[in-house]
Amino acid sequence: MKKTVTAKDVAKLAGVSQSSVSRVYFTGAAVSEKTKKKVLAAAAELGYHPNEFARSLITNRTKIIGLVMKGVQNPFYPQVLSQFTAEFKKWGYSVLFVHTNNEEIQNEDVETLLNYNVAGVIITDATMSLKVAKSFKNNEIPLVFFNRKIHTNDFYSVSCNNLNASRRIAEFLLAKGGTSMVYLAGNEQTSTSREREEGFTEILSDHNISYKKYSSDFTYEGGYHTALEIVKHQLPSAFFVANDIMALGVLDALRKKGIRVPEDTKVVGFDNIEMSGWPAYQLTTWEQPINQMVEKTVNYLLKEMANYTGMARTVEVEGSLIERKTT
Amino acid sequence: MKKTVTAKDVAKLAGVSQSSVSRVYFTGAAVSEKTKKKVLAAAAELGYHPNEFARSLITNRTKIIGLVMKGVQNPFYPQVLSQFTAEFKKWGYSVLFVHTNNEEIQNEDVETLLNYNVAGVIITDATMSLKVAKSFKNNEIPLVFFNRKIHTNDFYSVSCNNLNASRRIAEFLLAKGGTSMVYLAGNEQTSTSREREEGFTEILSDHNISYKKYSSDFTYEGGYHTALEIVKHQLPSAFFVANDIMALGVLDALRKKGIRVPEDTKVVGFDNIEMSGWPAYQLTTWEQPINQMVEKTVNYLLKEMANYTGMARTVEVEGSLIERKTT
DNA sequence: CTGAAAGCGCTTACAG
DNA sequence: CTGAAAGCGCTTACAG
Repeated sequence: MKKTVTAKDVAKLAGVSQSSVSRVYFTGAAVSEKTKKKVLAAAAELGYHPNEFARSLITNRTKIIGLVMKGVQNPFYPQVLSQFTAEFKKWGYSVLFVHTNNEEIQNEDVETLLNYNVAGVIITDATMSLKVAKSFKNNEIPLVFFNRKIHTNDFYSVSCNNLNASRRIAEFLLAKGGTSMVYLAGNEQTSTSREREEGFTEILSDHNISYKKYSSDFTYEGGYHTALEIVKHQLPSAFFVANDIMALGVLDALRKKGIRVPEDTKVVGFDNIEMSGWPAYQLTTWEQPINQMVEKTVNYLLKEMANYTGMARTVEVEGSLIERKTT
Repeated sequence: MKKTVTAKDVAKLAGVSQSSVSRVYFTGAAVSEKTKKKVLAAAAELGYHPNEFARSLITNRTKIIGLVMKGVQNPFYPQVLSQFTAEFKKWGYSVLFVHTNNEEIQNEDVETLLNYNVAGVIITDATMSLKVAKSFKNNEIPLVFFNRKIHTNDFYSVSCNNLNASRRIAEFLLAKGGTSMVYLAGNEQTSTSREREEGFTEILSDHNISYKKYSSDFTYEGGYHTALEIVKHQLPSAFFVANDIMALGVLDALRKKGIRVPEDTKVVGFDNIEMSGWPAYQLTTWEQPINQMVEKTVNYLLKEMANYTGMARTVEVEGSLIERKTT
């Protein structure tokens, strides 16, 4: 039998009421210094910790944020995870990590989030059906789509201004004198991949530059093998690759084929993950300002958790081009 | 006001008692098919989810595993995280992600774990003072040090057999005909780095091969800059680098200096992270069998959570050498 | 198999 | 500022 030390035990030892013990641990409650001292001494002696579950049960709110993530292989996401965790820690919130293997978040994961009555939810690179998203709305649990946009205007989303970023990438590549280009898509179901394509091809069309689209899956392997396929047929003057990890695969494929970058062709990625700056790659890319994106997400969630309104908005941050050696 | 749907609401609609509703959601309880049907229909209509907090309060056990992690930059750890999450999900456990920036787990994080009354704790690349570790013992919360050993025999730890692995790496390098070697340490406070050094240098000493030790910090940057420093003075016939991510830095530093691998010198890493197999690196390394390590950890935790004994053991798994192009 | 009731460890009006 | 008491949403003996 596990003997848990409760507020009652502490109260007994300290010679005060259980309510007073509770007040010591509840920020904002009124307790005298004297009582506080007695209670803390007794608590230290017994090794008391307020039970977060009992607390949550009575306040009907938790200090848990559900963070849903899929692509742990892409260094972008672990970084997002650690930044969220660090930021929420400042506010006393903990992160429940939900990992989906599937593209779409599974029912059992949704159950978990609902059962734990999480204070808020962040969806990163997974998708969520509108029906499921609505069930969070019904429970007044604020939800943010991070780095993904959603079709309807019913939810809050934070992402990079992909449209503008990819337009500027197209202009940048155009200025370098390209004549034929390739857009290498990630998972085409994602808004991320689609928007980056849209902005890029829009500018190219304006300038009558031919381009071809290939599809892959946002992974290194995908980038590598697709690039190998592509160069069998043609060598475009530049590749715009939907994210960095794929772009690294493209670079390695080109290197294997003896194709020099940036002399023979050019490559631009998206994300600015740490590895893109490594000497072996030196990838030109678009930096997503994770800090800002995290901050906007946390601020929204904090506000909604304090006072739920269900407010929806599509927030976009700009970011900037990081020019390195592949262009 | 948030209106939570409770078992009572469901009971009313279904025309049964609240206890019956409870029984439907508690696996193992006896309920008739008829009652179950009525309850599930009512629950679906109302959108009911059993409150995990109330449940935990009464059973005095949670389904939350605290996972403490520091080095999210090293791809080894995100992989560990996702494997643990996937494995525990099978058993109905969720993962509370605790990220420390500091080497040692901070007090507030310990508080969090204790407050949430987690069912078990996994410490990966962070350290934990014995005093703190004991407080988990006092609360009968099973604890595993993952990929780290602890000085005393009071705790369960799961790691690779670093001693044997590094001995075999030394022998392997010796067979390649090296005459002077370098061991590039990670954080020297870690058992991981120290053991890898010990096994490696033991064999070298036996064969009267000179070696030199340099210290770094288990990061890519650390490996890169330290290697640059090293080759200013000498070019050893081989580097044994305490983990892969540092070894990748070493390879990039050598490449920058025009030093050919494996012709001019050789490099061996440790972990076998995904990137080590990428064409740009093709690093020879020691594969840590994450699957086995995770499995042993989960099995132990599951057993202890069912029936706490406080059993301590140091478990080691073997792994194997992956020979690629850097040797 | 089912219901009424006690109780998990807290917070929070309510009096004083 | 403090204590006695109600109650959060469940599980679980206890009867029937």
